[in-house]
Amino acid sequence: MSNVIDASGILAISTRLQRLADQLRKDGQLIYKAHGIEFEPKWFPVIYTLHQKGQLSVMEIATEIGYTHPSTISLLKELEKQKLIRSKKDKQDERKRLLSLTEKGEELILQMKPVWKRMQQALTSLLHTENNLMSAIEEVEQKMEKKGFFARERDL
Amino acid sequence: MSNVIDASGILAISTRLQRLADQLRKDGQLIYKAHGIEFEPKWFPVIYTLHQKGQLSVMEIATEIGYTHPSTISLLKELEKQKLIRSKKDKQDERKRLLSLTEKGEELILQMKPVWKRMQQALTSLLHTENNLMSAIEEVEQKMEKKGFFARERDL
DNA sequence: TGTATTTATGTAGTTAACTACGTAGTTTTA
DNA sequence: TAAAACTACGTAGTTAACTACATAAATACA
Repeated sequence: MSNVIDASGILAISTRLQRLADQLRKDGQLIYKAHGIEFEPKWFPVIYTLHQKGQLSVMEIATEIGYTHPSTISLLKELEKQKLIRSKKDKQDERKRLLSLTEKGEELILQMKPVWKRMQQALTSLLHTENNLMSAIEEVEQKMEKKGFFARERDL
Repeated sequence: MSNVIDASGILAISTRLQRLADQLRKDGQLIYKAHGIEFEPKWFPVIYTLHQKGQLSVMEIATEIGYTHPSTISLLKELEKQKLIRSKKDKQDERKRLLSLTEKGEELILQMKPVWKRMQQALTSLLHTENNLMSAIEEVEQKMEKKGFFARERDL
C-alpha cells in the first residue's frame, strides 16, 4: 500500500476494502482451480444457501445472501448453465420460480467440502491478527445497521 | 446480514468486504452532495496524491494510489473533464504525461477539507470498535504481502 | 550504431456488483 | 368485484475496478 493512501488513511477505506476483497476472491479462484474444481467464489453464497435450506425462490435466495435480485438472477443463470441447480414454477404462486441443487450440484459440494475446510484454515491464519478482521467487519456491520456513515456525519 | 452467510462465515468474507466498501462509498457520495460539493469518493486518492506531491506522471499516480494504470487513466480523464486537473508532456521524457491540479482543483480541496475532517470523525466513530477495522486491514495487508491466501492454502 | 528490451501510456473488452424500469401474478380495498 | 397496490421476476444499462494487448519513446547491448 502506498504512502499517500496510508497518510490519508481512513478516507480511502472503501478503496482498501474493495482491493482486499478482490485479492481474496482471485486467490479463491486459483485455489478451486488448483484442486481441479470448476467453481467460482461468487457462486458460494447461492450454492451454500441452497445446500442448507433446500428449495428457495429467487427473492428468498437474494434476501438470504444479501444481494439484489438482479445480481442473484445472473448468478442463478450461470449456475443453471453449469447444471448445478435447476428451477421449476411454484404451483401455489405462479410468479415464483423455485430453485434447488441438481445431483451434479450435490456431488460438487461433497467434493468441495474438504477444500472449504482448507480455505477456512488458510483464511483464519491470514485474518487472525491482533485486530481480527472478521470480528471487526461484524462489529461495523452491526453499527451501520443502527446508524450509517451518512447519518453519523450529518449528526456530528 | 443473513443467516446463511453468517453461518458460512469466513468463506464469504470477500462478499462482505465488497458490500461494506460499497455502502461506505455510496454514503460518501451522499455526504459530498449534502455539502453541495460535486465530488466522487473514487476521485479522492488521485486528488489527494496530487495535492500532496504536486506534479506526477500517470504511472507515478497509479503506483501511489495502488491502482492499475488503466483504472488510473480513466479517473484522470474524469478529473480533466471536471477541469480539476490538467496535463502536459514531460520535456525530458516524451512518453510521460505530467498531471497537476488546476486552480479550480486547489479551490475545491480547500472547500472539501472541513468536510474531510467531519468524514474522518464520522468514520472513526463507526470503525472504532473492539476490533478496529482500519488496523485489522493494515495488519491483513501486511500479512498478505508476505504470503497471500493462495500460498497459505497451498502450504497447509 | 542498429537492434532488442524495457517503460509509459493508451485502448478494448471483461467482471461482478448495482439501479431503473417493465410485466405478470397476487392481494387488498373501495 | 373491479381497480389499485404490491410482490416476484426479468431485462437493460451503468459503474468501477480489472486483464490483455498495442504503440511509441527511451535505454541497454552486441
